Amino acid sequence: MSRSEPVLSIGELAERTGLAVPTLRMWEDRHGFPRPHRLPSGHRRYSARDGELVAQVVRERAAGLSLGAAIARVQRTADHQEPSIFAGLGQQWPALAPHRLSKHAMLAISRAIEDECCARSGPAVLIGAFQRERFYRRSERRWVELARTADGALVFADFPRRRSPRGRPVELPIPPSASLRREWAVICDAPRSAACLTGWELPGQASTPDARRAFEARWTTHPEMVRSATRLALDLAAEQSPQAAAECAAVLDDVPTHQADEPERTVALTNRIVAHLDALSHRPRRR
Amino acid sequence: MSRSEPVLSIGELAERTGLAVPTLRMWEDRHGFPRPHRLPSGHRRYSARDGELVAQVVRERAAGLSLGAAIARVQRTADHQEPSIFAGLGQQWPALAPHRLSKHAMLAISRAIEDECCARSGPAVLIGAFQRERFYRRSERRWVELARTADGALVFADFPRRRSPRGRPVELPIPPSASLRREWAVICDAPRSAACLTGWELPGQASTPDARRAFEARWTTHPEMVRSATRLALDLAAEQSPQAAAECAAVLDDVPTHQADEPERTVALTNRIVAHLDALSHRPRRR
DNA sequence: TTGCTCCTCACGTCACGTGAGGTGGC
DNA sequence: TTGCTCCTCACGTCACGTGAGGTGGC
Repeated sequence: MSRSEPVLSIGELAERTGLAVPTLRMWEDRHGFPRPHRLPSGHRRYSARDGELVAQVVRERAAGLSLGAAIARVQRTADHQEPSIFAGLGQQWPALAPHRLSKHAMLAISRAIEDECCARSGPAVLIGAFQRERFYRRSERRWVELARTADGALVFADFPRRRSPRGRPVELPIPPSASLRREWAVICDAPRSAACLTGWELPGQASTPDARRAFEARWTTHPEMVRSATRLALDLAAEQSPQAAAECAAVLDDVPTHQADEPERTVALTNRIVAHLDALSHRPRRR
Repeated sequence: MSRSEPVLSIGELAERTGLAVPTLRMWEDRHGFPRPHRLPSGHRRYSARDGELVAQVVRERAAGLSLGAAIARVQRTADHQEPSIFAGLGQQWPALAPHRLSKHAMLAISRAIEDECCARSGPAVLIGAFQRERFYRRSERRWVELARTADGALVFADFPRRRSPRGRPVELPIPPSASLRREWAVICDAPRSAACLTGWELPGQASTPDARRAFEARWTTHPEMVRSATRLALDLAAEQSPQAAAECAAVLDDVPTHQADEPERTVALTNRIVAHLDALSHRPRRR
């Protein structure tokens, strides 16, 4: 997990987390968290990661934990947080259970999220993780289309080098040892179109035919959960391209997450998923 | 999960849970929990299960939950608690992770717990779950020996009928549909000798040779966790024999759980396990 | 200069537990 | 009769947040 630069003032952190400025000072006084860098003048400066951890504490408190217990728990899990969107999402939202999905189901949900993202309006950040470059190349036309209207688009895969083609998704190589290399992710963080799917292939399927490979996955349309996935992905992106990650992070300030998730939106997404599954079952294709 | 009879006065419940009497009244006033039966005079009467749930709330509070959140969580999980020692233990103690163990390891740990139990002094409750009667018959001599010095000894298996042979473990049949039928359990609840092992066979091993069957198991020497296992088992026992369960429950009042778990005790148990594993690897035997 | 941030001191509210005080049933 | 239980009312403590009030840096 990257340690992002301390750039946020206490007022900016307060706005991002929904807390009052004196409350953040009080947490620091009484619990030593969050502990910001200090300018020579004494002014506090927080990192984006501090913001994620504070948001995590807010969630734990909403679940009924005392402030001290919430901070202790978040700091404990943050210490050994895996550099994985799938795993990190599970740590931050225990209620978001993993499901076993076929490759067909993964494809159908991915396409459905992309469709919804196309149909959206307003600011958007779009992130994909493709394991292999060739998987991305097969979907590239779609993604270029999506990136045209998004304010930030990033794609992870085993690219040979980093590229930032104008008007197209930024291509970020994944180090060979990174666990992100095993992950499949599609994240659309946009107002009223938020959705994400993350998962990884279950191990021990070397001899399984491609079409029947099984994945363990989490997916959701809950705006706050999607935001967590986005932040986790941007943390990973910052290791390759701090600038691209920062640009996307700036967009997020304009995408609210506090609105309630709308059931009819999930129904619409489900309908798209069903349609894609139906199509796939008639003419199977490889990702 | 059985609904045991409401027999405890508020003073008895307070002693069992370590709470003050006015605190229990306060919980009921402000949160509607625990809600006891009432005698015509108005006096409260609680069930043993109420005691378990209150103890569970105490644990959640120790983990940092507010009283209201702790009660809500315990009531939610209690509603769909599985009639299984293994599963119930996992619900009540999330930190007690399951491990995948070979049948050899299960046997070695079981034998080690039985050894420790033999070496103990003071009051003891002893419980076994054997899946098949023939597994129990193979160990019966050991268990009769153990039961001689224990104050309560119960054994679950697919017995044709319930028996209470004098000076021997009470034999409790498991209904064919019960999930307990798949479980393996050895519980020794005694001062300074507390230990338990519970597990079940992983499904889909019909074609696996007996010696290589794999189990998913939890085991511990933590006195409070062992007590939870005992209570879960006694709840299940009460369905077959309320009297035997009540007699064992009465013994537990004399077995303290508040003492710290002693590391050297776990080391001693581990040494026994290693010795048994070593012996098993030289002359494999069936349970 | 404006708005932000620094700090300290203090208060307000709420959750939670306990204690007093008088009563009737086990 | 003794100890337990009933109930109500009230208080005490602690966790947590907020507000005032005066200051200096962005």
